[in-house]
Amino acid sequence: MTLIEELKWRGMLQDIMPGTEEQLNKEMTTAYIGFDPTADSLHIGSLVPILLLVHLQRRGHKPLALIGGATGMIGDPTGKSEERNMLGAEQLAVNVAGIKKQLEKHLNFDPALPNSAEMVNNYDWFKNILFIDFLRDAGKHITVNYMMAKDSVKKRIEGDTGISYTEFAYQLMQGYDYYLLYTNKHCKLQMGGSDQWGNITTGSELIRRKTGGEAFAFTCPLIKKADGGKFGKSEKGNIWLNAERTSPYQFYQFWLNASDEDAERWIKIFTFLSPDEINQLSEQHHQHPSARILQKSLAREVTIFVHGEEQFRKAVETTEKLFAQTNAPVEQLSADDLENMEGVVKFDYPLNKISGGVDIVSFLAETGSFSSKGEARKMIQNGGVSINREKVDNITKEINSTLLLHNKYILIQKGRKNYYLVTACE
RNA sequence: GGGCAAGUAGCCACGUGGCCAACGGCAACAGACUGUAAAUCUGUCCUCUUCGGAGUUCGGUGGUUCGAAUCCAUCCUUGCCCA
Repeated sequence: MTLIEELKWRGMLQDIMPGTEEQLNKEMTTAYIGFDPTADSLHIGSLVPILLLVHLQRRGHKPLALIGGATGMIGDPTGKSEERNMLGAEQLAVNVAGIKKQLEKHLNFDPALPNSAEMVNNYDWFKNILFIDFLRDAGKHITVNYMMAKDSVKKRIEGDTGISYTEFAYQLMQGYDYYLLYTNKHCKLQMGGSDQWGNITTGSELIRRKTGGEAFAFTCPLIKKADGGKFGKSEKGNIWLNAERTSPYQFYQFWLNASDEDAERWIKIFTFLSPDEINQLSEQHHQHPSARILQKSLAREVTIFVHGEEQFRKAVETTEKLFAQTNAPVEQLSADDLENMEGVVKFDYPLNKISGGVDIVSFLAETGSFSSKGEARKMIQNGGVSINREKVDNITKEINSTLLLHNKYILIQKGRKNYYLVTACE
């Protein structure tokens, strides 16, 4: 299977420029993807582009990660119905550093390799470029008509919010990136999400007009949930690759909770398992859907890829303790179990207040597991709160020392899947 | 610079003097059912609350009125047309 064939099988190929496959078969090709520094961490949406680069490097090509330090200051109009807020230079520097760190975990940057990965920041060249030079060097070669025909621009022009000149110019900047990488680094391929197709082709067009050379491109479909919802969100918001923002346990849980339909598609995209292995897993899954073999394999592979074996192991441990025997008496959990559960949100609470007895609503609000008494009350009335695995059905329930596990802990559940551990302290 | 429209909760969107914390939809959270799924049904969904209420909202500011998201003035933002 060639790289392109494999990507096609994995469902990672949306649009592809004619000749791309031939180029990849012909020689070691340098290829790039741009990353937007809108936050100091990448989230799982960016996992797909990272995986594309990893696939590429595994096949002996040279991956180039471009961080959009400059374009991030402008704002890509793609997919945005409104003008974006511009990021400050300081925030951008922080974000760029954070993203850099993450990419280094997944790509091999060892310069000894012929196809070592490289990272560039387009701020490095854009910061010095004169506006006049840019207009003469890039703007002259692309007509406004061409730029306006792009979907992302067309939508905004037809919509009722308009588009500023700044955002309109975005595609030209991205195109210019490609042109510079083409001439300076022999980069002949650009990849990205399918929403980037318009921006990418502008680059190829610019290269063709300026140099007569051929520069290729392909895109990957945007990941969606089968029910049409946004991919990469959970109760707690975005799923990030950074362990500080999303704990490995939560990360693992996200994948474990994938629907059957999603798991089947995602395991191809987000893991490096071979087609044979995946087909086999898929078959097993269909025989015993309740075993959730696909979800477990998916969660395992992705968690290891992002957080490593050790963190994966801990995530599974926690998961087993919390979910394996949901009906088991809570006393079965040892103090160690409770203490070491990775990813469960932990709070301290004064012991004397518990011994004195507190009403449940205040307790929930004061520990921080709920942001207000009203919210805690509503959730209890909805039947969504459990203490030590026992559903709270009485809003006036009192929390006192008889509830303490191992004389120290109280386990709060918000819904079924959100656990909080309260530790009584002096 | 002139003319005409529009700006409502995370998003979309009713409302056009009191019955408005504001119909409805989406998203989100929870419950039932399940497999820690999907689909379905139910509840919650501005903030706080002693669950009786209280407080802040409808681009900003001033005004009219007993009373304004709704009327007036002005400013800001956006779109369309003209110059």
